[in-house]
Amino acid sequence: MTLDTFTPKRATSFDVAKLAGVSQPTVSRAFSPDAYIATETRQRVLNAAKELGYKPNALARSLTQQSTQLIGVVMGDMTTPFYTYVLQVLTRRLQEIGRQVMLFNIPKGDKADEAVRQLLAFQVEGLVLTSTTVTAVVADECYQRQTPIILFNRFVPGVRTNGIACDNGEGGRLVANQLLDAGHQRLAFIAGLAHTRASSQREKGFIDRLRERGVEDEQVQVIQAEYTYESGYQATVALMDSPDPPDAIFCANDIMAIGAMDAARYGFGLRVPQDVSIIGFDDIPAASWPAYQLTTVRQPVDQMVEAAIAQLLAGVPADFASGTLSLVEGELVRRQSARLPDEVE
Amino acid sequence: MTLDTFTPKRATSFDVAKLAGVSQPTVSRAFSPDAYIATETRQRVLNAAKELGYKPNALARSLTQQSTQLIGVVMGDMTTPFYTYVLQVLTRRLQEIGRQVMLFNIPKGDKADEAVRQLLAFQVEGLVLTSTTVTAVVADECYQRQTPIILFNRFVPGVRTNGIACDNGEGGRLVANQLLDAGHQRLAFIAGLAHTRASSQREKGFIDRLRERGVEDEQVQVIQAEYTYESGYQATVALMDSPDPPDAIFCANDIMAIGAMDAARYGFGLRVPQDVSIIGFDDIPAASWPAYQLTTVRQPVDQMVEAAIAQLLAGVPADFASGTLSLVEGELVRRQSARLPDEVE
DNA sequence: CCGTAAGCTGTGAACGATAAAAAGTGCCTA
DNA sequence: TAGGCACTTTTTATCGTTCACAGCTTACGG
Repeated sequence: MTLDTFTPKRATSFDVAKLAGVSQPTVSRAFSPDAYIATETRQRVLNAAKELGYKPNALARSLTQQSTQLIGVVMGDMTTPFYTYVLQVLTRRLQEIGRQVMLFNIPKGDKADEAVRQLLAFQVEGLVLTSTTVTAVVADECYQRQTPIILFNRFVPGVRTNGIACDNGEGGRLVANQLLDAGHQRLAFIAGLAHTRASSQREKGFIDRLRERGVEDEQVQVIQAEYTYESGYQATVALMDSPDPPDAIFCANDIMAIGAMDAARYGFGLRVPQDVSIIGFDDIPAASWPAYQLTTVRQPVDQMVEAAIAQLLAGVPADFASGTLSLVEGELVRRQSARLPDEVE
Repeated sequence: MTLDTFTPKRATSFDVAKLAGVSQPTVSRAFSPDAYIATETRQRVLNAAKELGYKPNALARSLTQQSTQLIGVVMGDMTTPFYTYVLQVLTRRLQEIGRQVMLFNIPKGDKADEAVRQLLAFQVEGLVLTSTTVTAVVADECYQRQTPIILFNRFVPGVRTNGIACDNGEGGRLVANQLLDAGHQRLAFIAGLAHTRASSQREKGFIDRLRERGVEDEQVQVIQAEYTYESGYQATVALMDSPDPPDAIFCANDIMAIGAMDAARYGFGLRVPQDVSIIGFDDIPAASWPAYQLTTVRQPVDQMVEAAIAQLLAGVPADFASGTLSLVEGELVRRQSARLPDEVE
């Protein structure tokens, strides 16, 4: 079939109805799988539809059905490998359950408020925010419309949003154990963005466990960075230039850990892990590259996405007062960037 | 204001109209910036709207205005750093010009047909596909609805889709010149996915220039891989295990080049670039990490995105027969992974 | 031969907005 | 005092669907 006649307007169900010699709602029925319609009629309608290149208008359908199947996703940072992977898994899973994704990307550090408002206007049926948060005002707007809003890898207590996160505190404790078991004495933590809960929880778990096991405060340095390769590199330079450089560094994420390894090796000629052990968090693809072989705490992204989707589908309870945080356990992946306990013996 | 009364249905313009004591279209006017409405009335309406938590329904608006401001984006691979960056830049730019992004992610190697159909149902006003293509049938469906469809970094001649790409052939030639100028004799090319035009154009430009400058065919090896770190690593192992291993490798993208460097260094104890030069394509963030310092052909993503958006906005000409490919020039970024001409002297 | 229950299909009213046309205001001029 | 104009608002129609309901066939039992 050729497109000989130029169609200025796209075909609607009326056009199809006329061509098939039926009423317009019958066209609608032909496209709904379990509608009361004779197979012969349906076939005739579908043929007519094909001839005209007709496709039901999902917007109009959403309007009458009062359901859009749209999910809004707002990403703060999306070039970080970890979040890239999250976006991919999340998008795929949502597609599998018949949802469409509307994506927003906002500048680093910004609140998602404006993006969320725009998405609400499109009648999204749920929101997932990664590496960003919203103000209580916008969270309340979502609540009023009964639109669930889920913070992925974040959590803000007292606001009407649910959170999904890895058990960051436990992750920090695992790392502390690993480093102490390997006999490290002078430790450092490179923190991610200052205000993020994930970073401070990792730090807290790490430090708490160190203290529990008798490490003195002066044996531990903490330095602020911002989750990027460059900031990890810089922070490590600063640590190594300090009067008492550490022999083990725990970084709040893998990208910083990789920056740290490069700084140690290429900036100071150090060997990893012989001279300094480095541990990250996330387990991004580059962590397993031979150049790095990074020991890290793996975040179970698939499980976290599953949990997020479950919360989306669960909807918002009518008496939703303040959100809850669901934790998923991480796992310490031992590669070559940190000394193992037996190597110290 | 507290949410004392539980509202089962979200407020519509009727509710706001009633509360403000005006007619329903007046509410609509209050929300359109340049409508004929008394400032006092607008204020009253906006107050009422705020009280009810009213937001105009973008779906209903799209229906009457016959314009949705939606752009569909379909990504084949989105974990590759290059495409991640493309997605980020594209998303941001579209937001800046008031468009919304509907995102689809499809399994590697699949055609985007089904995704495009679903997006068309949502009345998207344009489509951008990266690392995937569509069949001619679906391209024609888009054409019939006058929906522009743009292949980013791909091109299929004879199908009604426009393409945007880096001048891959020229990129290949730049690399050939660089390697020959540095005195390399035994060359290799690690190809990306077999059927992709980008990879074969890079290969063609590379090989053509080598021949032009008198390199014999037996001096050049070509090996197939699939754009991933692992495949680049494997391909390099194969090359180095061959009877006549190359002293310079050009990889169809950066991730493979990084895999190649790791293979050369950690698999064979070779020094880069003293023992082997390695050049990539894309210029992803990791290319500039100290561990790699990869010489590569930078794809000008910002320009490419700009070109894609220009094509989206230009719309589809009524007599669109077969698409055109717009080329953007890449740039050779010289870092440390390939010998420089003067080093050979 | 008619009532009745299936089995389909058509009619009219939503859905929530915008666009165009019609209708009030108030004020000024002839 | 009527007519006209500038503003502003209401009325009516429309976008492309789906839903509830009414209505038309046909087949079958009584």
